[in-house]
Amino acid sequence: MRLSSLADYAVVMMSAAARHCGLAKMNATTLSAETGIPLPTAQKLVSRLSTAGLLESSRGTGGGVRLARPPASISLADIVEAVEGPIRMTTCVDAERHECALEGACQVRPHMSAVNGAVRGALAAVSLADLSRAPAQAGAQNWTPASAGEQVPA
Amino acid sequence: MRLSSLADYAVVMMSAAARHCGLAKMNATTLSAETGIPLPTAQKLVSRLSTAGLLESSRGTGGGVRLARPPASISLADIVEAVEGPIRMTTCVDAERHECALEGACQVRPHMSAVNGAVRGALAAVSLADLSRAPAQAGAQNWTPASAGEQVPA
DNA sequence: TGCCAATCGGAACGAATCAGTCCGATTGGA
DNA sequence: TCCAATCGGACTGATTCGTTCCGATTGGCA
Repeated sequence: MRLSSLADYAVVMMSAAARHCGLAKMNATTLSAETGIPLPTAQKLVSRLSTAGLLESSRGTGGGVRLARPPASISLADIVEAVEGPIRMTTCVDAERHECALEGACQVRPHMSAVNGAVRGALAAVSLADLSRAPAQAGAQNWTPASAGEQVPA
Repeated sequence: MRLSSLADYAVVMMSAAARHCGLAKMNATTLSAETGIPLPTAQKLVSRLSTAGLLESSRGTGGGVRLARPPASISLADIVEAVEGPIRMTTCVDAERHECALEGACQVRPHMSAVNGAVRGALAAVSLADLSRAPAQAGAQNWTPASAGEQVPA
């Protein structure tokens, strides 16, 4: 029940990119230098985030990357899914794979998609713009789940 | 961003135990037979859940386990934390460990505890009693994050 | 128009964690 | 006092993750 290091790095890197949005075109090297993430790892992340459509990359001399969308419309869920793949707490969430021995008889399975949605919603409620705000924001440290839920967009 | 298999199994097993709460004293063998979880794994889970205080175990002949608390007061978060340890999305959530190279300069870190609380709240909002209800509960498949947030207890 | 430099994209290696299995220690009843 | 059944912890194998490296592609410049 934790974020992978790559996803963690991706959030930090996207946050850094958001602060330079529109001003300067970043590349994997500058992002690595600014965030402290090892260069090869930063390159890998840029690749994945570009494939997912969160970053726009231009190749060649003087190329680089920039946010494909405004920071407010990029959520933590987007970043996590871009790096780790779809958010699914259990394998029985998607109807395609049938690996669980219980399957139809399982009493828990019908509730899992709801739990999955709730967790994903918690991540979708936080945008890059939120992460770029002042760290000393009052109440941020004691953010309650209820208030987080209220911030879920439509 | 997924539950470990052990945590997944633990939820299924606790749900099975909840259905027999008060009626019959379960043990690792019967729980294994009922859920389809391999016996050694079920034993391991019983051990961890007992240590965490979610199950009460009695040893010796005719011994077994039973829920330590009513199903309504045992949440998914309790079970997950009993098996996987504390829920923390990133290592920088707890103030004790300082492994991140950014630390104080990190713009993202102050928000992470809030995100962590939101995700944990989503899991804390679901109790064992909820999982034992009828699977065909209306709307369960389309539970929205917003409605999940509203169900978060104080 | 050809060359060069800088970048992204994918593939391979090593390490760490996790899932699963087994055996010993403890306890209650006969 | 002995026996049987159970929980508790330690070990091994496999999978996944994180990191690193190299090749393919592209745009600028002479």
